[in-house]
Amino acid sequence: MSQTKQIEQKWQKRWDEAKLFEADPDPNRQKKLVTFPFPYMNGPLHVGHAFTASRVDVYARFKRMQGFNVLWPWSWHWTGQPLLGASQRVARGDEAYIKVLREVDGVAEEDLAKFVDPFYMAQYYTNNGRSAVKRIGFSVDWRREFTTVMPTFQKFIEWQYKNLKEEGYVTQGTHPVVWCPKDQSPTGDHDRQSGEGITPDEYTLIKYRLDDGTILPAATFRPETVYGITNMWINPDSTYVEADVDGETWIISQQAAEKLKEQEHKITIKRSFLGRELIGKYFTNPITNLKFPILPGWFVNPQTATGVVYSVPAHAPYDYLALRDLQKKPELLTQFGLDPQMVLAIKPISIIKLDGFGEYPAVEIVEKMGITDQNDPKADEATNELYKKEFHSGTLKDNCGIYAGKSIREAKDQLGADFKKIGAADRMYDLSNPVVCRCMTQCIVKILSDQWFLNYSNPKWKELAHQVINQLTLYPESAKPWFHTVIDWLREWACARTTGFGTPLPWGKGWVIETLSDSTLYMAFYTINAQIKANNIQPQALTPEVLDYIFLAKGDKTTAAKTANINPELLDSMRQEFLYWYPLDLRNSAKELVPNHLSFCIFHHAALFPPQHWPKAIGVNGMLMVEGQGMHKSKGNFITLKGAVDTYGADATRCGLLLGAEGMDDPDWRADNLRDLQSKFDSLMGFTSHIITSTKKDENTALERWLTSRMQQRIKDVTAALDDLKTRTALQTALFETWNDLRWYIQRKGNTETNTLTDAVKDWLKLLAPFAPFICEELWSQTNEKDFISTAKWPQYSPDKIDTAAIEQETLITDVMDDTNNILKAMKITPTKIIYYTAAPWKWQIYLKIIEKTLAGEAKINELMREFAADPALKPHMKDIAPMVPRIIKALTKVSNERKLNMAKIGLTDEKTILTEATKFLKDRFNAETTIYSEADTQCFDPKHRAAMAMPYQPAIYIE
RNA sequence: GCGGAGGUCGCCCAGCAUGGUCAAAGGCGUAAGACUGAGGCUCUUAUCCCGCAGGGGUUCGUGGGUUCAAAUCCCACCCUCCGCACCA
Repeated sequence: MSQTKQIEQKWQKRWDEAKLFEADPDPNRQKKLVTFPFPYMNGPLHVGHAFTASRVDVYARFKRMQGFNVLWPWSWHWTGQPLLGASQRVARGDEAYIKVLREVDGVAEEDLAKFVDPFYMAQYYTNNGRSAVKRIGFSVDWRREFTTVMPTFQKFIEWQYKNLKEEGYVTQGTHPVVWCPKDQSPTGDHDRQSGEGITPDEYTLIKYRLDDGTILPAATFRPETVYGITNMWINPDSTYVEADVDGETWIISQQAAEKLKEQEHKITIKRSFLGRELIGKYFTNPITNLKFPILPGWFVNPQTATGVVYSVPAHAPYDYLALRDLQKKPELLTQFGLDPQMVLAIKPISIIKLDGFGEYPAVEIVEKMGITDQNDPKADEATNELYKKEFHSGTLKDNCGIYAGKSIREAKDQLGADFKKIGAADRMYDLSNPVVCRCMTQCIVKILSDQWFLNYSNPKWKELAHQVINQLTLYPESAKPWFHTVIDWLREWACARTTGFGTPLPWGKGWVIETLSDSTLYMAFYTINAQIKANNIQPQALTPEVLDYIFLAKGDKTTAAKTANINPELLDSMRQEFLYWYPLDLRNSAKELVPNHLSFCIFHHAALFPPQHWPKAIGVNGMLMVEGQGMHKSKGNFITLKGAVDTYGADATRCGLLLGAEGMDDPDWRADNLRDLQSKFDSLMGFTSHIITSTKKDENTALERWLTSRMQQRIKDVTAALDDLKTRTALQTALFETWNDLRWYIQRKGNTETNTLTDAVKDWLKLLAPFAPFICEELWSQTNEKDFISTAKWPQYSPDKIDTAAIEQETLITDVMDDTNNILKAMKITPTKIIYYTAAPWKWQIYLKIIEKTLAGEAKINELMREFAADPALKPHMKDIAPMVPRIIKALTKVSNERKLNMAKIGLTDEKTILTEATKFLKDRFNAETTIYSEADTQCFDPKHRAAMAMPYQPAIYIE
């Protein structure tokens, strides 16, 4: 077993034994309740889960180290159809699917055989998931774990829905869904073999009438074109039926009759016949009462809507083409008993004014694109283009009755609704493309009646939800407007369905609360579930009265306790625990959940809890990519959490994920990066161990003060980043930047034997502990510390430990090195001798003066010169000072204000001593004899007269 | 189509709210050197172009604009990714 794995197991076990992450209310400590949306258990946890949850864990560990009482609970989502569907696919012997389970999920044959039981499957993934969560080191309090089908949890959901209903947030209505006639259930995207993303389209049916009163319900997306009708199209070779529809006689395609049966129509088919029977008949437009003929149209698809189509050749390219085709074939018309002259006489009727087009846009576009006939594929393109243009910028002409002058955009809906009101129109839903269910059945649209909805349209509810968003912190803050938009955009949400796992709707027979609707408030359940389990509280004891009391302080304690036969003290204890942990301090999730789960969570908290129990913060992060691509089982790039930890170890996996991205950016999982991180941690192990075990001595040179100052800065930055859930910035600073500081110190120092270094390393481990808890525990245990680093005190930023002079000193060294390197690069030589000349004290005098003036406002050259001239000490140097002053002023514009303040505070710096002390270091670096002089030294080797160029913070350089 | 997030020096990715301290942090990759029996470990240095003295030139999706000054502000355009409902 690898060392990494040994360390992981060791500390996982010790944390467990110490019950380190079990959190109970403690009135003396501030609390943090952090959560991750429970994962759905139809498959193994993957690195995408791990990314989002790692952010929660890092935050939890950080806050725990800061002294907060942190509760991080975890649970499993079993509600819904996919789990059932997955199990059924196994039962059916779906080889492709079973292969994935075997190869991607790594399910053993004996387990696979039992997957025909959906509960077994869910339990299998739950067990695996729990083990993976433990292995990656998430600091979870497992006493509060549940699955969404547990009876106690279901009592909670029943309570939630009972209250929502009482508050008026649950309504009943009808809704069109894509429906599998075989499964007798809605077919969501995940349940589909093909046709992903297809949703029901709503057609308006214009009820044209034959003379005998029979209705020809012609389907259209553009009811406004009723004013431009010239004829009807019926496919002469398709089968139509005459049917009794809710008491009226309709003529529709055979398929349409079947579809309409599912759309709240009562249909009896009276007879069926070929479409050609209708050709040549006349019908009446119910809006204008004008009469038009029925013509043969082979492009009419009986599969689409009613199979009855009306013709608007002025604005519909297909209609114009079909008409033109007919007009070219008089002999064909005669065959149908039609008078060719009559057909030739049909002229398009223009009803839409469209800029850039004349009377007949359809005619123009057909001619412009050179479309030959109705079978030309370009006809589709022309249709799309013209429809779009007319919708966005068309207005109705004078021949459109009361709608004349209106834009299409505004008239469309109004006109459709008006027509329906007077009985001249109806509606029908259909699919734009075929949808096939996983069971291989062709789907249709069904209108579900008596459907239960969460009424997210309710303006009062929306307003409350906006308030919840306004009072909470969002990480990143830029997600806030998005939430507001989503809240405005959400409408009725069907909250129950007839199949799948879940909690039965308390009042609706046969309805089960669907999966996104039972995961909105459950964070509250965590707060009491440890007590429920510890006291073996039975589901029937969780009566509405009991839960009302615990969560809402509604009702009387003794009465509530009595209804449930539960100890009143226990009841109170649960109430207290809820009050202690709530509200939620952080919920973090992937951004894909913003438009649904997270916003629902907001709505439900708004509906049921008072403001003091509304969530305090929500974090959203990007979606994990794998090697630059979305992660999918079908793409073969699916990486399970277990697999990642097996391969790279928990710490590297966590850090690899977190270094990927923050904010709403999508992180990219790259195996190369992971391998590299893995070896980085190996190296960190050796590096740190070495320092910890070195002999120690106390030293306090500027270098130690520099290191201490630097650590303070790092502590400050990491702390601030974590408080803002900027996990990437925090980790980058903690891991790489701090490591670079330590390296610099060791190089400059030449050894690892100071207490200052050890202290810095111990702080470093603490900064890293939230990210890489296992290796940090291990290294921490190698110091003299006895306790876990997981609960060690987070380093406190102390500005008074920062020594700006020490920082400037190291900056001087690096600046000097940069300059030297620059010269060497330009000269392309290897140096044998380097001499640095530091500036004379009088130069410092003017330099500091100029800084002082700059900080005070403006450095005026005249004034400065006058002041300098007045100083007898400077008098002899006036010739040099004159050109120097503007140069210094210019150079200082490149220096930050903060640094100028420091420079002013530090004053004259003995650069000669600083550089002299670093001589050995510089000599080793450049591999050249190195000497330091001050410009003011009476005796110095200066063959090229460089010394005079020396300036404060920029010694002159001579290289041989 | 609607809504959201983005396009930065070979790659990943900081910076952009508060314009100058930005040729632009960090990581990866690459190159050289050190260490080593050896190294795919580790450490050091370099890594837009030009420059025999610490300097100069051209860069931050494209095109304009504001300004003494723009990766950063404004306008237009192009491209990529994500969500869009009964489904987790």
